Amino acid sequence: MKTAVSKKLIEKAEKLIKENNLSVTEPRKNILSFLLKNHGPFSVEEIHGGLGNKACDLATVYRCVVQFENSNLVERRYLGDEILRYEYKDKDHHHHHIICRICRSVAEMKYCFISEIEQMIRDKGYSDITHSLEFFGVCAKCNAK
Amino acid sequence: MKTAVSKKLIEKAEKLIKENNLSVTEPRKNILSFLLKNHGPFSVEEIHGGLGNKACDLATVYRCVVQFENSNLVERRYLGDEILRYEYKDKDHHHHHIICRICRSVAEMKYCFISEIEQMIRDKGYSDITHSLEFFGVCAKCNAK
DNA sequence: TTTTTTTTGCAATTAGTTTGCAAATATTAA
DNA sequence: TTAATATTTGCAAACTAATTGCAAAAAAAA
Repeated sequence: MKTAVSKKLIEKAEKLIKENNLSVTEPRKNILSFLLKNHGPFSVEEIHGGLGNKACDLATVYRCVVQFENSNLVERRYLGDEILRYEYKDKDHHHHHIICRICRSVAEMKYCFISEIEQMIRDKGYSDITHSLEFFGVCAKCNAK
Repeated sequence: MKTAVSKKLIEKAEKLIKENNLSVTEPRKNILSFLLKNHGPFSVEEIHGGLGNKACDLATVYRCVVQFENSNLVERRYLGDEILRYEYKDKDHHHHHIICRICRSVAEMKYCFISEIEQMIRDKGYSDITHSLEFFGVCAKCNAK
């Protein structure tokens, strides 16, 4: 899960941070590089651990992921426990996850139609499949304001 | 959101509790009755508040919803914040929710195919629609054990 | 460079949830 | 029904993820 981050990735991270009008700081570069390198989704704790010797304060990680989320650089995921997780949001790679209820392993799931998907998941050896699907948007009332 | 619970509902709750081999206690009857009466999903805090003069300890509500979830009587929902919510799981009424990113109002959503759904949500006046879809299951490795 | 603005680290705080334990309640056996 | 056993509850304390205030450090603007 954890590997050294190449110069290229750090430059890409820097570019993305700049494009979103955030000031380019060491923690932000390191956190975003980590998320570019590793697929996730990761908890704040896991991101922090993954930074290794480049680790910043945990509070800084919390603040950064929120900023990245507001800038649409990362997505927040809810995987069925009370821990929020984050992953880099690649516009060309819309996908979901399959989470084991027992070992909590996370597998990637490329397709997006529910019944077909559940069959595919079944084919991968999962049983007792359920899903959670929620929509988010800005409601008419809030749009009117 | 909060209304008195009829005798009929309490009896239904009692029946469901018995069927799932849980002992029938006042808090369990009241909590399940509340969830039968009100659609939800509700946070533990909201359930507790909704019990009114029949309120039990908050810790008891936490314990009960977990037991109900294990018995498949209620479903846990993740609505984009860090608060877990629960609703009665009616087998004949599979549905999802539309949550406003701003006011956090929750509307019900009966259909279940993503692109069609997003159009319907748009028709209801929502904008900036996104969704979160996660699957849960028991993975092959865990099944083998 | 110097000034201004933003961000970081640290420590303390908050809020949701969980847990240990004695007392109360429900179930089972007699 | 009553007595014995098992389960659940309420309360308080503990835990954990996440947030916040503030002075020091770093980044951006002048």
